[in-house]
Amino acid sequence: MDSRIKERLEAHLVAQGLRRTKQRDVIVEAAFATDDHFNADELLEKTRKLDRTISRATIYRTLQLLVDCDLLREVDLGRDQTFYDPNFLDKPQHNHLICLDCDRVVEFEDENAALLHDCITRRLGFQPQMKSMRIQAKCDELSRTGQCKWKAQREAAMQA
Amino acid sequence: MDSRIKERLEAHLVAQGLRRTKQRDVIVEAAFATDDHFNADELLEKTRKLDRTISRATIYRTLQLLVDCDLLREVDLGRDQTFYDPNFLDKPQHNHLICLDCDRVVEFEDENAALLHDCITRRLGFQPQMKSMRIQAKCDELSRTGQCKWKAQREAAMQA
DNA sequence: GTTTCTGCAAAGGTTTTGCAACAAA
DNA sequence: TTTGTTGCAAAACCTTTGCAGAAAC
Repeated sequence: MDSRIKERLEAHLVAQGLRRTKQRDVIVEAAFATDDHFNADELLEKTRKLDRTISRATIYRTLQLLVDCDLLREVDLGRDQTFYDPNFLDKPQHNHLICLDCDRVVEFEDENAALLHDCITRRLGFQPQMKSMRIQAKCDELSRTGQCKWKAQREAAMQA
Repeated sequence: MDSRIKERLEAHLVAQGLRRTKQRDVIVEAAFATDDHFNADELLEKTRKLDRTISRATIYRTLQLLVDCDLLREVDLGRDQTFYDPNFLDKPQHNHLICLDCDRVVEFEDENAALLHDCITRRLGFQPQMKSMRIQAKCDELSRTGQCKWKAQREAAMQA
């Protein structure tokens, strides 16, 4: 895992007079093990594979902590739950494309998007802050062939 | 109110074998009375000023109906509830800028944004669908003067 | 008359919180 | 020791749903 993660967390804990606990360590371990987005429930499952005693309440409290020190960002993937994105440390300006057919989420960075963002924001009389562009789209694959392997995969996973 | 609203609703009702009721009429009246965004609770309040007997369940069911015929769109304003935007009939491609200081929401249309959207989507191998760009920003006003009249207004309203 | 719609109340799902025991500093 | 943290269970919150009566067609 990227050493900047623990460093930034540690700095935040010290600055706020908070404590390092084994639960927080384990949750961070689970959250940043892959670059996948996750919701609270998924993080609870991942975390319990490392330590079965972690409670759901601690998951929610730690998620808030990680958002506070900007290690995680809440992202709206157009579903009903809050999802968290662990990749802003590496790609601070990235955006999301979401497929309406198969729910795939593709991250992308784009210089023009960033420029345009700034430009629009200033024109409206604001100061640019976090950038967040979300594109909704449809699979080429599904439109062409009537099938999308991701959708099929996802549905297979739901069965299991 | 724009006559296209009732026309589109009527067409949808007929096409789907649904019925026109006085509740639906009143809710539409309230929803499109201004161009403000609203959540379910706010719509219930607005509606009850016209007819105190409308139930919360009917609000939710009618919101779904209006989304189905594309008179309303759900928008994510970065808060915990679902908000609805009644302005897509007039500005089908508009986007939102949200102020992190005062929660103001500014709508904007931008040709370059639309083009860039299409371009990025195709490059990633998808087909453009709904466009939705959300910019988060901070008030010039607050940064310059330490005060923002909208924030003050909002807080005054909370008190009352 | 038939079918849809409404209001009510209860249930659903996610997230937050009060509290007593526990653990870090 | 002091203060922050945890797990549990209950609560809070928004939204959906089953049902019997009412309304639209």
